[in-house]
Amino acid sequence: MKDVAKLAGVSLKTVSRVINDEPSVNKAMRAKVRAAAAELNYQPNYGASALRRNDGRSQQIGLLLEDLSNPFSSAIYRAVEEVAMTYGFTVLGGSLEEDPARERTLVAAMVRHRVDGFILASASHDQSHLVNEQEAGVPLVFVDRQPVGIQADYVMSDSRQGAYSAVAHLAQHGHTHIAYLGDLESIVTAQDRFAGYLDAVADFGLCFDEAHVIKGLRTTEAAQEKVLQLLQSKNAPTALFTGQNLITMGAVRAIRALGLQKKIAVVGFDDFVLADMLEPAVTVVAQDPAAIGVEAAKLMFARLSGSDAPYEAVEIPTALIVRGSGEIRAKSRTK
Amino acid sequence: MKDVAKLAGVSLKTVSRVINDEPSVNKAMRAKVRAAAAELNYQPNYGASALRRNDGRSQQIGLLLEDLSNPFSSAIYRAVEEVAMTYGFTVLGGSLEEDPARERTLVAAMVRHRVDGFILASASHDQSHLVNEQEAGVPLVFVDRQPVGIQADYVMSDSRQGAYSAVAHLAQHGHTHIAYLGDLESIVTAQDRFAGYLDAVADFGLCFDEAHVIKGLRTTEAAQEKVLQLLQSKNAPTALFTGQNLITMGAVRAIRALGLQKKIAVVGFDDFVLADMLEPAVTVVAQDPAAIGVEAAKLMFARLSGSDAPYEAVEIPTALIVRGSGEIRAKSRTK
DNA sequence: CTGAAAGCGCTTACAG
DNA sequence: CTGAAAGCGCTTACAG
Repeated sequence: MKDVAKLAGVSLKTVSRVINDEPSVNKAMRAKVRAAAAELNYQPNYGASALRRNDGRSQQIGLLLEDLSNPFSSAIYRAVEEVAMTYGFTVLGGSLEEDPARERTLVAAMVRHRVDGFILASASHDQSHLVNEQEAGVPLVFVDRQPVGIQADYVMSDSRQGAYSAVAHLAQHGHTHIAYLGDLESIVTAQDRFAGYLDAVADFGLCFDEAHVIKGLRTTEAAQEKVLQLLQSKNAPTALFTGQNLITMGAVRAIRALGLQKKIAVVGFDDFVLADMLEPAVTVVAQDPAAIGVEAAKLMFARLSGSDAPYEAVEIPTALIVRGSGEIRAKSRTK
Repeated sequence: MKDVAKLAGVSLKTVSRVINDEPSVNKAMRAKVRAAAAELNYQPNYGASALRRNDGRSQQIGLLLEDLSNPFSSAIYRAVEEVAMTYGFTVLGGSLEEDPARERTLVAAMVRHRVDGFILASASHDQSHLVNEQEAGVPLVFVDRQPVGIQADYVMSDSRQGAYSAVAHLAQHGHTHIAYLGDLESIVTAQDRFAGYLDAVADFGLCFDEAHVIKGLRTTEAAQEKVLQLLQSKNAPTALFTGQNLITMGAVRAIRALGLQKKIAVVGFDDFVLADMLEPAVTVVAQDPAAIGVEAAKLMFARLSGSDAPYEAVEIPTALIVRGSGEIRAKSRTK
């Protein structure tokens, strides 16, 4: 900036005014400064600017998701990125992997970078450690996770209702023994999906069997193994409700390995690529991760614009997509 | 920091020393400072620190990929993130979408944040606009794209060899009329894959037909439509080589729509989830995006540690994965 | 081993 | 409409 000022023959302050598009600058001067800046390939230093500015904005937001290589997370990332770009903000991304220690590390790193806000799918059981940031004026928007121990905006799918509709769909096709295969119990949405399962069990008078409830599944491989065991057990279920996309894929693999794809019904929570091309095609309760990302980003930028409206809880509806695997009727129980 | 100093009853400089783990600090003093920092929940401001430091490091790297919601890109992101974390760096991510204007915008934004280095799959035909950054000491590592108009480290799959092996595999199963379906010609790896296709055409004496060469495919939908037309045309090919994962999925959809899945052979470049669960399962030339990300990050941190070794060109080998769709033998040409 | 002064690149608050 | 001085939070370069 000093060099630009020297080249243009003006003061530092004038360069600053031109860079920040302040109106009160003579046209000729503005042109001179712009020319000098272009010639020197000058790019303002946001860090230095943020240091002195009253609002101290760094023009970055932190985005902490479960795992950026999972399509659900990356669709959210992409949506947030798009909105952020229209505001001239960049996105600092991180994968939490359901590890609270990792969350602390990443949050601390981003705080040191003075991000202007956090959008996060927290991996912690309790997010009260973020109260300090919030009180310091850094807005928090939770996605795919309800805040616990702290008040904040959040955006998520209606998990309980979605799970209910999945299990109801199976019940309507004659199934009474429907297994639940879900993620870690520590994840609030997993709890909600299980609650939806239980709602349907009660409403439709389904048989509840402890052995048909399997939780804590994190990977396709783990789900595959558990479903293999389950389907080979004595009182095997005739239908499965799977609580997220990796579990659904693992279940499909296990069913296929046993050659039961025409017998065991499956409805999965969360859609995935090529679900419609499998045989049978997989019936799912689809989420809309892009909508979750967009809504979260909108809330974030509203807060950054100074909104002090009451915290919002945005529920993004889910949609049952009928494709085949969920419409297999219950005949006789296997074995 | 001022508050920490006051609370601990020491000078600013001493707090700075403790925060930066400089050895020459009295143990008791260090403990006092740490206690004060913890009590005030102090987090150092990287921006301010970078401003004054000799090396001016911001502890951030910019990672610009094609599209973070594509599994190929997101696997690279994830790998880079892991390596960066071990160095205490955060990652500023962006999606370029093969749009050079968008690349300029994102690069400029990251330069304003003074990222310490760029890892990028450039969308520009020519990357000489990055020379300024490079000369200013910001290392550049290219992934999945060869640098043009600039010298730098780069890491990519061996596209030409991989494509060759895919087409050779089809030729060995009796095909002489093999179509090429590829991405934008402006992408260097797409050019390489087409070159590999031509190599195999020449080596195996295959029939080369302009009508069987389709370029510029960016989405599953576009590929699906073109393959539908191609397979219904008069001189339809008996086999397809598809240049990236979205194209392969589009081709599989088109073939399925026409009921030709037992007749038309397919080998795709780049693996994708569930490729093994389709019927027939899809034979692919798999890339290793995680390895690409790790190697790129290693090169980046070597440069950031001051390495001035000659620029490296790392080629990550591809692997042909035989699953079924590529082993369908040529019988008679369709129609 | 510890500290007081200066300065990184920028904006603020003020004067002209 | 333009500029000179001070200061954001930190580290440097030096003195003790």
